[in-house]
Amino acid sequence: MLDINLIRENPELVRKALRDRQDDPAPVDSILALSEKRRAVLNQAEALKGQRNAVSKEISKMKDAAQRQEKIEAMREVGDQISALDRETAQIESELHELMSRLPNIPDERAPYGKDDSENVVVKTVGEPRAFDFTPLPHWDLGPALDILDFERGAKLTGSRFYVLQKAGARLQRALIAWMLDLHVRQGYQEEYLPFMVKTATVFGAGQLPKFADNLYKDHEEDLYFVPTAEVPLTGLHMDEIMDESALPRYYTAYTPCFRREKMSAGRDVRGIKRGHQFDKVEMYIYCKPEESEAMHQKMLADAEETCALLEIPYRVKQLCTGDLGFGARLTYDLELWAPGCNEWLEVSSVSNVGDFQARRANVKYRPADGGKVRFAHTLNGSGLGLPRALIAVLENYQQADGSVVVPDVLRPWMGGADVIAP
RNA sequence: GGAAGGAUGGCCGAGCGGCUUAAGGCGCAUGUCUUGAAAACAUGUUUGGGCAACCCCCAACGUGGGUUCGAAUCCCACUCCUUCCGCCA
Repeated sequence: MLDINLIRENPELVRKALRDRQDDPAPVDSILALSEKRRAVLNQAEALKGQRNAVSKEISKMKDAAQRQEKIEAMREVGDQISALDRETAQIESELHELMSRLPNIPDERAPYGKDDSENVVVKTVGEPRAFDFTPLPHWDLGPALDILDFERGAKLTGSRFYVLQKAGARLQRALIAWMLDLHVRQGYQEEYLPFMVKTATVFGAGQLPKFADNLYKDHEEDLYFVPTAEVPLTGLHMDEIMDESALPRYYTAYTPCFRREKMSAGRDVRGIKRGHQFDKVEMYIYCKPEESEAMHQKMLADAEETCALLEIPYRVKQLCTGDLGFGARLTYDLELWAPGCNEWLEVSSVSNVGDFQARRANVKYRPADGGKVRFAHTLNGSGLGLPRALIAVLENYQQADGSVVVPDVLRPWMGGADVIAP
């Protein structure tokens, strides 16, 4: 959510943000009009309420019954007017809120301008792709050959885009999750186990509602949403709270499955396990003061990079252009792991500075130690990392000519010491 | 799923139609006193909105409606919490 005062004071800044994101700037004008109307109606209502409060006080002190009755009649009239104005205000506010909740965040001035993901900027590339003396297989061949990945049974159980991991495949994913959580704890994050189903207000707070309802799974009977990312419950953790300044920054990490309908991505990435309706992810999340969020962003990026580096898989860092930036993000770095089998860079992490955008939605504030006015916190989120793709990268980079897969050093303690996955 | 009780400020807790934004206590902040601290005393201590304005005004006692000139207080619905029963990994 943007600050309505910012929109009123600098509407052109907001229009530009929308244009840079390849969105329509028109809602800004509707918002300005509604906001003016709201203030006009509110002023009328408040003047009448002030009058009513004063007269009610008089009535309570009046002795003369006739005079008293006269005032009561007059106030009955005023009361009706107030109700009408209150209804009008509520109507205007609900329209205003609807429009405001669909406005994306304003990109940081450092975010490069670009129309879509083709204009993202590669910031750096780390590590050399391994030289193979055989043709590396894509994971959708490698996995079934090792009998650790079963697409047919996934489809049988649920449908397309679902799969079953078996034996060392299932364990390798669990090893990655456990290793990454432990790594993030060492990096200073506090581990959380969170609900995988959340209520509407929680999803709204993180920014997925109302605009992205299409992409969410929902239990309509209970009015609960399945989390599309741990970012949602992690944002909700401090919803409607005012923290002491000394409590910031707060670092969280959590593993959750993620559920996404991916309606808009139907037809993309249909082979393999790159894009499914259910996937696992370990997430990092930080709440901090505005003035430290840039430093926190750099820390989180470094922490996500460390995850890639320790796996000893080539990766690159991209800065997202304005046209590809997520709804709530001001500035985002994507991390991509090289996958020699499917021959592409796989996005495994998105590290974003959200500014106060989610904090405004979820009402997360802090009280400055100097006794100043309460302020909205800043929030940052980043994957560390998305699971199916990290799994793909491990399998494809560590495969050998005989079809086996070497277990990366860092994961061996979680694989019962095994150094190789063989058929 | 059934039954009972409950939800008030950072915390505890009173209020049960107008004198209540809210008694009292705790905590916290500032001041007086003190060599310093403690104690004592004094003062202050919510959030959001309107406004040029921390002058003032409006709103908020779980949430949403209703009754009334006026609601923390009365009525209705809902949510959550606690306890007991049932079911269950």
